[in-house]
Formats: sequence, structure tokens, C-alpha cells
Amino acid sequence: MPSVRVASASIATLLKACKTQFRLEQIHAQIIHKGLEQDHFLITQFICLSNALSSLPYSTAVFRRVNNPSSHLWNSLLKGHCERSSFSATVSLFIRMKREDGAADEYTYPSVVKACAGEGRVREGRAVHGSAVRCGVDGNVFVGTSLVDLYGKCREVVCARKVFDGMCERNVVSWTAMVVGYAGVGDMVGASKVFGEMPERNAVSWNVVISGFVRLGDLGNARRVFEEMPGKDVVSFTTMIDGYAKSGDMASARFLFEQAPVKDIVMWSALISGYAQNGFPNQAVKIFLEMSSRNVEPDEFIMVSLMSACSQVGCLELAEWVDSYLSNSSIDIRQPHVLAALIDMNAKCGNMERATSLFENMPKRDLISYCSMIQGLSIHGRGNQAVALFNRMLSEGLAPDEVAFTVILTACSRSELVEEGRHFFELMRHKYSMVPTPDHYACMVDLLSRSGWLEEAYELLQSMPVEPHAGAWGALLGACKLHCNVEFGELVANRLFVLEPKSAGSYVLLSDIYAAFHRWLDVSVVRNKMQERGLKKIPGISSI
DNA sequence: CTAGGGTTAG
Repeated sequence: MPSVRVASASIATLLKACKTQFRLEQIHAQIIHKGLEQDHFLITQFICLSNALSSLPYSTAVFRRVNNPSSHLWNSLLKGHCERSSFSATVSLFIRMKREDGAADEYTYPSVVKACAGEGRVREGRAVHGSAVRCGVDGNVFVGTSLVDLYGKCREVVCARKVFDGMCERNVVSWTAMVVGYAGVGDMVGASKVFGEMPERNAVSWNVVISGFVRLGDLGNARRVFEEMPGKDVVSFTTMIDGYAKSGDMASARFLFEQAPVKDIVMWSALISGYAQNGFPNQAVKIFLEMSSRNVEPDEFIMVSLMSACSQVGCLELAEWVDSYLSNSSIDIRQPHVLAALIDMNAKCGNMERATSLFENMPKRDLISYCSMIQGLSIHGRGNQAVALFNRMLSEGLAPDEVAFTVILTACSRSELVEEGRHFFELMRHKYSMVPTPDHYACMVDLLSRSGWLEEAYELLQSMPVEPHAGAWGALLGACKLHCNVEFGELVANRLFVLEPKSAGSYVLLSDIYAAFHRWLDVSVVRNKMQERGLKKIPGISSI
């Protein structure tokens, strides 16, 4: 049938040039029209392309129509599942393959093993390993390497090493997978040793070692390896930049960013999120604008960082601009972390209407978004609504965590809701059996003392099982001034002089309290003490 | 007869 062969070859040519799903479907129609649905060679090529361009159901539908599919066909469908679908779908396809007499070969296992590795399913992985041994393909480099990767990713370094040592042939990828295994469990001694023994290295091998040190927070060793590395690529730079950003060293992060010859979206993202998370929201926004001016399209990660920066600044105009920018982009705002950031930004910047409508339209409201909303209400002085929302959260059966209690106690404190604050503090300790942190105590002290319960606040501070931070004492001293209480004022100020000998604030507050009672002699004593210790009032935030 | 597989950064 020479005409069929010609048709098959010409469709293969069409497939090589095919770049869109629409075109793929046209070619599919031709395959059916010409009666080539059983052509294994052609269908294999078709499925590979369909995996990349189209959807798995489409690949599967085409596959189903083939009688007695060849190993090549099974393998290409398995690869599609392992890249685009879940662990269970891949493994059940593998099981179906074995049941339907598909002959598994050395091309079958890497996909199945990778599916196991991707979701940390080491038990199933071991079974697949056994199956590979029974098929006699465990000596293959690709199979062996995927197994080293599997055990390494599942933190079973001893097993990974056993497979690695048993391999009769290894290449740079096999060696790198072994380094990944050691680095993954934080064993950088082991990782460095294997790295040192590698007969050849590529950029990936170097980057694995660098990121291993970075993950341990060992920026010194990471930087040393980075400097030694020949041909640093965009990943090497990004790994270092992200490491510095996460350790709070934005100066080094920025320096390497400027040094990098190529900047991709992940690198921009690392810098922007670094600035946002280390409390430099204005810098984050500035870098974002610089990125935009170079025509780099932001992705969801960058937008989340930008929204976090915006929340910190609390600027409504900026928030509105970001919100509409996001809504006009192709980014799906229904993604949980994007939506959470969007609600948080709108709530903190004062657009409670927008925040509320996003919040109420969520399919299921979670703790994070509740906290954003409560904090938004709190910032804008709507304490009673914050309390009501917190109660609604409890009635929905969500269990508050430490952060949630900090948020609600702060809300109570801002709106001077003493009874509610006491209630939540008790709830936290007794119903949820949580140990309050110094932050929680600080909120309570602030709430009680500002509402005039100076003695109770003082007793709470004294009764704390952990050391309070100076902020709590400072809040109490501020309240002593507010309520003109000399007795507690002296007590608290003397504690603060010990806790924070270098801070002028407490001296100033105490002298203000004396001044309110016209005790000018005491005023001058405090001022002199302050001068003796070389402290100056900072102009601008002085005695007002 | 032709073809298919493994490692790194937010």
C-alpha cells in the first residue's frame, strides 16, 4: 500500500511543523480521514505533540482508539501524564499498561518513578523499583538516575546511595541527582564530597550545591562556591539573590542583581519579594516600576509581592492601581494566594467594600483571609465589626492560631474593647490551650492600661511566665502619662531604665508625668540623669 | 525500517 505510506510520511511532516492546538486538531481529522488511526508511529508522534499543545483527555481519547498499543505509545502517554497530571493518574495508567500486556521497558520507568518522586510517594516508588528490576531494566542509566532522584527527594539518602553505587554507568545527571539527595537533607558535607568526586560538572550541579548552602542559611559557603563557579547562569544568580533576600541582607542581594548579566522574571521576583518582606515596600514598588519600564510582564508571584508591599504602605491610590492592573492582566485572581494578597491589600489600604466583596465571594473562607479582613477593620477603627467577624470565624469552625489572636487583641486594643479583649485572651488560654506570646501580653497590657486599668496591666506584666519585651512596659508607661498616674509611672519607668538604658523615651515620659503634677524638682532630677547617661531627646518625637 | 526517558532557582 504505497499510497498509505506516502500519506503517513506527509502527515509526519505536518506534525513536525505543527505549533497550535487548532492545527493539531486539523491534522487529527486528516489522520482519521485517511484511515491512519492504527499507525503506531504516527500516533506516537501525535500524542507527544498533543501532550505539549493540548490536553491529556485529548491524548487519551486518541490513544484509546488504537488496538494493541505498542510500548512506544504507552510510554508517550505515560510521559504526558507524568508531566501534566497527578501521581495517581500516572501510576494507575502504569498499572493498566501492565494489565493490558503492554511491555514495560527502560523508557517506561523514568516517567513512573518521576511521578512518585514528585509527590514523595516512596512506598509506591519502591514497588515500581521492584518492577523495574523484574523487567531487567534497572541497569539502564536513565532508570537508575530516576531512582536515585526518587530516593533522594524522599529523603532516603542511604537508598539513593545504594542505587547510585550499584549503577554500572553514570553520567553528570546521575551524579547531580546524588548531590541533590544529600543537599535535600541538609548534609552539605556529603553533598560537597560527591560534588568533589564528580568526573564532570555542569551548571545544574553547581547550582544544586549553592542552593543547598543557601537553604541552610549558610550564605558564606554558598557565596564561596558561587564565586568559584565557571559560567554562572541566571539560576546561580537568582539562588544567591534569593538567599540574601531571605536572610535580610538586601544590600548583597541588590549588588548581585546589578552584577547579573541576564535578568529574568524569577530574578526580578526574588528582589521585589525581598524588599517587600524585609520592610522596604517603597523599594519593592520602585523595582517593580523599573521592571515594567523594561517591558518585563509581571507574573502572579511578582504581583503577590507587590500587593504585600502595598499593604505595608497602606496607600489606597496605589492599591486601586494594582487591583485594576491585576484585573486587566491574564493572571487568574481566583488562585488562593493571589486572592488572599488582594483581600489583604484592599483591607489594609482602606477599600473595605472591595475587600468584603472578594471575601464574601470566596468559595470557602480561610483563616488567612479572615485575619486580613479583621485587621482591615481594626486598622480603620471598626473594632466592633472586627469582633463580630472573629466570632463568625469561630462559628464557621475555623481554629484561630497565634497570629489570629494577635490580630483580634490588637483590634480590641485599638478600639478600647476591654471586655472583649479579656474574653479573647481567656479563650486563647483555656479553650484553645495556647501559651500567650510576649506579643499577646503586650496587646493586653496596651488595652488594659489605655483604658485606665493600670493596676491590672501592671499585675499582668508581673505575672508573665516569659520575659516581656520593652514595648509592653513602654505602652504601660505611656498609659501612666495619659492617666496621670505617678505611682505606677515611677515603678514602670524604673523597670524601663534597666531594660532599655539607652532609650530616652522612658525618661521623657516620666519627666512629663512629674511635670503634670508640677513636681519640678523631680523633673530636673530625671533630666539630669538623662544627661549623665548621654541621652538626648530626639527632636520631632519629643515630649508631646 | 522510522520514535520515546533522568538533575537546579521565586
